[in-house]
Amino acid sequence: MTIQEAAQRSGLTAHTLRYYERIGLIHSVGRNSSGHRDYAEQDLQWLEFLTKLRTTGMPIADMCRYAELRRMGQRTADERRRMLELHRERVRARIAQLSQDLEVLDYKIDNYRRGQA
Amino acid sequence: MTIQEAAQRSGLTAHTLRYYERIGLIHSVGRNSSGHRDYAEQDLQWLEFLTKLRTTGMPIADMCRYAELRRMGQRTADERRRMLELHRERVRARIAQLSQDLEVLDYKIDNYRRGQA
DNA sequence: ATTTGACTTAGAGCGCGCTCTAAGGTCCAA
DNA sequence: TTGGACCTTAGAGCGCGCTCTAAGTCAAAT
Repeated sequence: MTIQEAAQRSGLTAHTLRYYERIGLIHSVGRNSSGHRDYAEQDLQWLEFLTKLRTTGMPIADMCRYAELRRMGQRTADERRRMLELHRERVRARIAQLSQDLEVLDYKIDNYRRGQA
Repeated sequence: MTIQEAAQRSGLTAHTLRYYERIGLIHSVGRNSSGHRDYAEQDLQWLEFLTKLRTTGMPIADMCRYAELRRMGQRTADERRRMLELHRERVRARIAQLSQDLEVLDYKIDNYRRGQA
């Protein structure tokens, strides 16, 4: 799969895919006979997961660390799990905070509707 | 109230408070006889609301627009309400997305616990 | 054979939201 | 009255996460 196809399917740009590879987020993407990147299904799955980490607010540096641990194999499974658990807590906290702020928005909008803003 | 007190109470830094004033997010903060800022309770309430808009992801430019409309008085109330309603929709969508991504995290962590990651 | 266009790498540049610096003025305690 | 910790403004700088450019390679179409 070409970089353009991978971009389309992942929702990232070709620029971003090259950037992710450069910083070590994606490792060992295959090259064809002309030296062009040739993405495999596995790469797409990994990108999809990376994208979830990103959209849930994990910093790139942490994602790099996770990717590095992953490359080190099964013996780093516990550390990776702990990273995800910690991240999950942050996501939960973020959702809780947003939900709370949403109530303030509701209240504010309600006041506007009553003409008291 | 001095800028340091306002910083402490708002959770922002003095640098940020000055920056917010410079870009028009906060308007007409009082000055004492030496030219130092003197924040009022009202300013703090406004800052608290601004902070909610920020933490829920409203871009600074939009906040400036909202602040500008507010300064224009009651006749802009409808437009301000619409801004908040639009923003609320984005916050709801964000919460929904995060909740969905959270499930993927749960699944992934579960796999680690089963030793199949 | 040449043009077109997508690819490659290395590295520069950008937009956002601060964050800090420089140069100077003010306040207050010793 | 002097030192040090505040404050002021204007403007430069920074960290993050991309995003784009430059210079060159390669394959396919004309």
